Amino acid sequence: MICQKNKEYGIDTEELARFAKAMGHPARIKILQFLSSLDSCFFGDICQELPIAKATVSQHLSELKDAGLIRGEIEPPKVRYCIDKGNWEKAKSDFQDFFKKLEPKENSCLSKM
Amino acid sequence: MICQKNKEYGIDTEELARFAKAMGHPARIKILQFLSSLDSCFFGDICQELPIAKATVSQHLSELKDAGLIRGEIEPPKVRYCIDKGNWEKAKSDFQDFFKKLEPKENSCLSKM
DNA sequence: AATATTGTTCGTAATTTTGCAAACAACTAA
DNA sequence: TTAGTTGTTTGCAAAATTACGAACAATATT
Repeated sequence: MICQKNKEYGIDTEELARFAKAMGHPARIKILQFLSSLDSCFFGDICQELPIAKATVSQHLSELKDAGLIRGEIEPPKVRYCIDKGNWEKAKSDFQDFFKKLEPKENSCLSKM
Repeated sequence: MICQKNKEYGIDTEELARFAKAMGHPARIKILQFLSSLDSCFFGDICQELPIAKATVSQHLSELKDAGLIRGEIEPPKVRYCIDKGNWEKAKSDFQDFFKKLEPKENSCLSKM
């Protein structure tokens, strides 16, 4: 059996994977749920919602920022965070398109092996 | 500043994170896209679509199976894979609910820091 | 100036992820 | 029986992830 090695994944596939990866941890889901239920809030408010140390929360926020899903703004001595609505809409439609494709019918494989 | 440590994330949050994590790699997105465009196919067909070794493809398929998104069935000497439609629908509605919450309006944070 | 608050960064450790080649198992064909 | 096909598993290495406490920077307060 031969696997081709000269193919890339494509920009859309990579973008969706990037969003999904950013969402791939319960703390980050919780952060996004919390932020999307508010207009914005401070780091301390987010930290209180999570069962992990502030250093770790800060790391998760950085990952969400790197993925483009949130923004942060310094308001001394605090830091305000909010959803990045442009990219949020992009992620939303990426996931919608991804799931739109399949019509629900019977599974072709019966067992789960 | 104090972070509470006695909180769990909740079953729904963990489930969404689990689906997202499974989708958090371009190879796995590609596999899911490929499988959702077909009724089912064999391991070799999937492998041809990806720029990585068959051992690695097999690993990614295992992760998708563990997350519940796909199924596999032995049809000697091949293995047939397909989307697990029940869990696919569950994932679909989990993501829909997740993104439904936010109304697109202006960002409360202007800069990205 | 000294102290308190807020949040990030650093240093470190444990675990997980990603990837491949080689070995392997299971079945088919010659 | 021997050889070929198909896909998984194993063993290994490199890199990324997750987590924490301590140190730090920046601002505000006393």
